[in-house]
Amino acid sequence: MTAKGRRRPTRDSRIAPEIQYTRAISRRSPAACKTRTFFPDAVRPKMFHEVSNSLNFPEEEARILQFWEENDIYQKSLEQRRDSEPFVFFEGPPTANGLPHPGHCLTRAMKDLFPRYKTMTGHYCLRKGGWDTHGLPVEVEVCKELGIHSKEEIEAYGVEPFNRKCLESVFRYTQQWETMTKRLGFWVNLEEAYVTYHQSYVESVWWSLKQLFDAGLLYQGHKIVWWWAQGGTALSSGEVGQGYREVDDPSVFVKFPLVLDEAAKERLGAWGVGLEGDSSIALLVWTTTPWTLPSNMYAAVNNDFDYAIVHDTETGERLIFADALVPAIAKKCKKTNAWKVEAKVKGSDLVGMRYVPPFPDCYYEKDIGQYVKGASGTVGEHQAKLSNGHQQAVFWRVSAADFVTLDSGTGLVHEAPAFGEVDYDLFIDNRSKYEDPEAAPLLFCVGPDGKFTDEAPDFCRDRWVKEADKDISRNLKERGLLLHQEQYRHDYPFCWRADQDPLIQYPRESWFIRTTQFKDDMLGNNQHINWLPDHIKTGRFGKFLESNVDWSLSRERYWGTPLPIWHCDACGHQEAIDSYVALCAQTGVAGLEVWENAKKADPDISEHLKVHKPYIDAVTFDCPKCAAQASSPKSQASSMQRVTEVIDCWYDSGAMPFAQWGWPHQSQEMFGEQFPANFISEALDQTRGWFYSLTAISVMLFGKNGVARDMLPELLSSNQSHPFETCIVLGLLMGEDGLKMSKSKKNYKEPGYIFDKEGADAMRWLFFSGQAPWTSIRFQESAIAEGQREFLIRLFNCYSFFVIYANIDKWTPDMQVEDSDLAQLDRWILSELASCSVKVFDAMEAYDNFAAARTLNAFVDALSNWYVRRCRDRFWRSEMDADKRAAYATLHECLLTLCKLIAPFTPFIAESMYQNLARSHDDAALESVHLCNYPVTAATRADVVARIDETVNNEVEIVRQAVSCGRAARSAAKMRVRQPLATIELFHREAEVIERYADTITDELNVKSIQYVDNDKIDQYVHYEVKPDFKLLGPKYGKLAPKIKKSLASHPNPDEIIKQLEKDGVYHMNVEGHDVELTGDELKVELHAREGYAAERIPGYGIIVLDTHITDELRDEGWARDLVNQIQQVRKKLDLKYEQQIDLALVSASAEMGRVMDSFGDYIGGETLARDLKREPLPDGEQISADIDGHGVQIFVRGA
RNA sequence: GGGCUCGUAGCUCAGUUGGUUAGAGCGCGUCGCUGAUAACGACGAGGUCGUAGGUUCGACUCCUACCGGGCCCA
Repeated sequence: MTAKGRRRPTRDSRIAPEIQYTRAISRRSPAACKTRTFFPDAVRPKMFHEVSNSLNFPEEEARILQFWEENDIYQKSLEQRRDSEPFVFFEGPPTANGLPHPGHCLTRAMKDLFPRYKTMTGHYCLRKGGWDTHGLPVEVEVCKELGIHSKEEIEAYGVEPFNRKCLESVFRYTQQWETMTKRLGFWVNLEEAYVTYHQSYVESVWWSLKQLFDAGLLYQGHKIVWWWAQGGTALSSGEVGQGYREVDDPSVFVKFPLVLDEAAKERLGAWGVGLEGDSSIALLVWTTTPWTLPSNMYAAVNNDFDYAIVHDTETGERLIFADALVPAIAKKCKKTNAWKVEAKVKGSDLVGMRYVPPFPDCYYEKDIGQYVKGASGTVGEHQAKLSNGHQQAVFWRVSAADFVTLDSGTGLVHEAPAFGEVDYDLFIDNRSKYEDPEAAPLLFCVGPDGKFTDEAPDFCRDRWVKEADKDISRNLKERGLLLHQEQYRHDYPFCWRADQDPLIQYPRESWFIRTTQFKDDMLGNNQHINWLPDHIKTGRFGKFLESNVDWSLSRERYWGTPLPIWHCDACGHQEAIDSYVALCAQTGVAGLEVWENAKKADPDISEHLKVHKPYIDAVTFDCPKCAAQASSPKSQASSMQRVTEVIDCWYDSGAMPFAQWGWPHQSQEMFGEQFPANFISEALDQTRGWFYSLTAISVMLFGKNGVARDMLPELLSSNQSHPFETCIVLGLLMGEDGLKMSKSKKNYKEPGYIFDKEGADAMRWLFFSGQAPWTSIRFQESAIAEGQREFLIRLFNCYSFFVIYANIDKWTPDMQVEDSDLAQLDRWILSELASCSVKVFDAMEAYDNFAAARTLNAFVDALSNWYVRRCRDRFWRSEMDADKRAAYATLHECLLTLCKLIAPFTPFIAESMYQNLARSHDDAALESVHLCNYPVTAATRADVVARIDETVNNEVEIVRQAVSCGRAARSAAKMRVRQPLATIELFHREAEVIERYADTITDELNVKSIQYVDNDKIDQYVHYEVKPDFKLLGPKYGKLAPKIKKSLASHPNPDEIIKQLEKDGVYHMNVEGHDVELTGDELKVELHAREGYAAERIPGYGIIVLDTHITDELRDEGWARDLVNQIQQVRKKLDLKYEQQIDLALVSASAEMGRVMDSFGDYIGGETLARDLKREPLPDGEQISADIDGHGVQIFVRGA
């Protein structure tokens, strides 16, 4: 190597285009100025930094983290794109009061991949972090710490200290989260993360709630919750789920006698049921919760079922229940002979019929709005006007419901809507039909303590409901209303903290958002979201939107965003407030001193707490309505008091698109720039969580009917989804055993363990390359290690190979390479490189990281197992010539481009390679691979496509396939590759291609020559099979197609078919009387090797046949290669340097071996870097005894 | 109980608008290569494509029911 080639031809030759792009950035970016060198040596080496043999990924990653940090690489990557097109990403806030686990690593890896990629392709991608800090889980943690659990205990402890504990607890594991985030390589701005309890965030949420409130979209109603009566609190579904247990509950079959008014008699008459005298007819109704019978409102039927009217011939009474269940129930009641089915009707025929409730002595008195004790016979008087103008009974009516089944019971279900969620839905549905919905109140006679109230039957009063079950049954039995009673075994929830306490469903007052009014808008918005996988759109998310119910917003808890509604007890006036300042500006504001005193007592108290309970609850102001009505100015206006509830913390998270900026109170610009998001990603369980809360809030505020639409800086177009455009829904990570990850089962490895053992790149690569991101996978250490071997280690091997030899040859990237110097292999791998780059770009543009990763993997495989392997001779040659320089330049180019391609995926190894491949020699190279442009961008894609040579790619594919088949033939003939063979005979449709690559093929297959043979000659090795192409024949011949196949297959001499095809272009045959004319296209001809030859078929192309005759000459050469192999083993054992020369001696008693040494001495010496070849023992050399095909040889090796 | 989703080799996963011979990696076995060596190549064994029906000339692929895992609801 001399100084003559300093012209840097690689820079403007066609093999290094992205270096040109790189330059373009470096001019724009001042970022690369101040920097510390990556390598420990203060002086930048003009050699490549030596790559350690025993690679330790975690150690290298630690160095790189330090490098990024010390040089602010992340900041610089943002800085240099500040004026570029934004790519907006929203961080779904995790809660930091639990430890991060591998599932969080998956989410965070995915959230890192696309922003990094987009930054490299020329976008400005701000990544504002966020923390979710409110909610029940936080309270539960604190309760655990304090050893308390009921709400009474919290209040006894004090809401003020309790919430201060919550605040402390919120960031308990922040340190671990930050460490994990950083160690994984997730670049996100945590210093300026949004925090949901911060005053500015809370006030943004308040603002949005005020918009909804002022538009009449917030209202109070009942919500049926799982209620722990003894503790006086509702339980979250998660808590309820923990407490299910199998128990026996009573199952009762109760008679509800029909009210026989004129309308009823008419219906019965029409069915042919004539009631004689005073005989009765009753609905047979089923329930497993007798205690809810006093609160009965309806009996539910299924419209589509058949119901039987059964006549009891013994008692004369009649019962109505599901026809299908008559035999079973008759058997239970021992009435098989007595019961006669008198008529059958549909469930829909029964709807509207009135009955006497099971406890008619207490009934609802509309005028006073409660139950009263009354005389029987008054039922049915409670009528109200429907929207359609008709009158209808409010209670005790047959009503239709889909959830009624025939699995158990009678097909008629007792409905007490206060104590069941689906039952409550039925109530809401019924109520909505009245002109005045208030005319239909919810009946219930149980208090929040789980005991019957005064409105209940006397014998139940003040008793715990479950205890009253037996007495209720007894009472019904006494009155002749109980037909049958049994035990029913089912799963029922108990309190997870007090496992003797069964939960009950119970109605609580709650605030709702009228989301149902926006259902169609949400569905419309959903149509434009790019869901990955796409089934989420119409599947889980779409279905969820279709079954939308109003959002139950309030929580009767302590640590959360306070619901910003103030209420006047005197006149009922309500007002929503959208900021602390606005609150203070109210007339007659009072109670601010509670916060001020707290602040005085403890100056360190977080300012953010002042918008939380209990301080905010203390703030009151004058009721403007009462003030206006007050007769004299002196009379005291009543005061407005905040409602006590906090809100669902899902609302917090869904408000983040604007609340993260404190908008609209502040940051008009940031919100304008950063809305809506191009991309978000979370796991599947967020479908009804964050994905929904984002969508609902955005549609209600900014959708086409949004209440704050006018405030959007730029109105959304009608086909733009918001607040996010693309959403990758990640699968859930399972433990090693395929079950849910669980700390107690220890079925997964902690992230920290993986980081220390395999490294962050290995973990990331598994997530990106193992499967589509929405596949639920097992998190297995073995899978991580496997991906590491397959990709990272293989890539690293190519890289270290390059570094080792480039350093030996003192090759540097500025050495001259002319385009004409490039070898065929170089052109091929560079074409593959371009092809790979474009495929990766296209895949990533479509958010398909899996396809991108597979493409990268395939390229590394081609680089390692074909390019580097085929090029080894070029690198080992001792002289430096143009060809060798071309090989180095090509490999360098591949590795440098590759490290940019993989930078978003495995940022650590990419950086490590980049620093060495680019920065160690080129002072002008950008400081970090993450500051480089991606090898393909929208602007350069066409240029890169132009560098793909499909012809070359196909040719090499053909050659590799032929070689692979040749090896298969060798293997079948048990002919090891070290043994040279004289010839192969080859029939190949692309013989011309093969001929051009003949050297490669003879070398790979270790044969001396290739003989090309034509069709006729090859006949002796092969037979033919002719098969129809079903894709063409299927549509054309239909049912005849398989018969054509059969007929072709049974042809005694397929050669004739081929000959006729060659002669006439078509083949005629007769199949079951039909004339069939087949063209060449419609037939596939396949070759098969005949038995007895060392031949292998090359699918689609031809056949390869080995000449297995071995001459003495060939055998000697094979032995020589065996000797070389054995000597190399010794070199390796002695751990000699690659270029270290040796003294070599070979001693053998065999005359044949002697002949080999005579003929191939130079070859052996040359291959093993032996200075000379002696034939007697070396005194102080390493010695081994080798057996070459039965001939003993003593091998002596000594470093020279 | 409902909605969604998955079920393909011992394991982890691919499988393009339906085309008759279902693939990869790991693991296992055999053979081979190696001056990249904690690599690499070839070959082989291993499959009722969850089960049962249906549509079709033809089904891993489309439809129905069922079974099993997961998630979200109940």
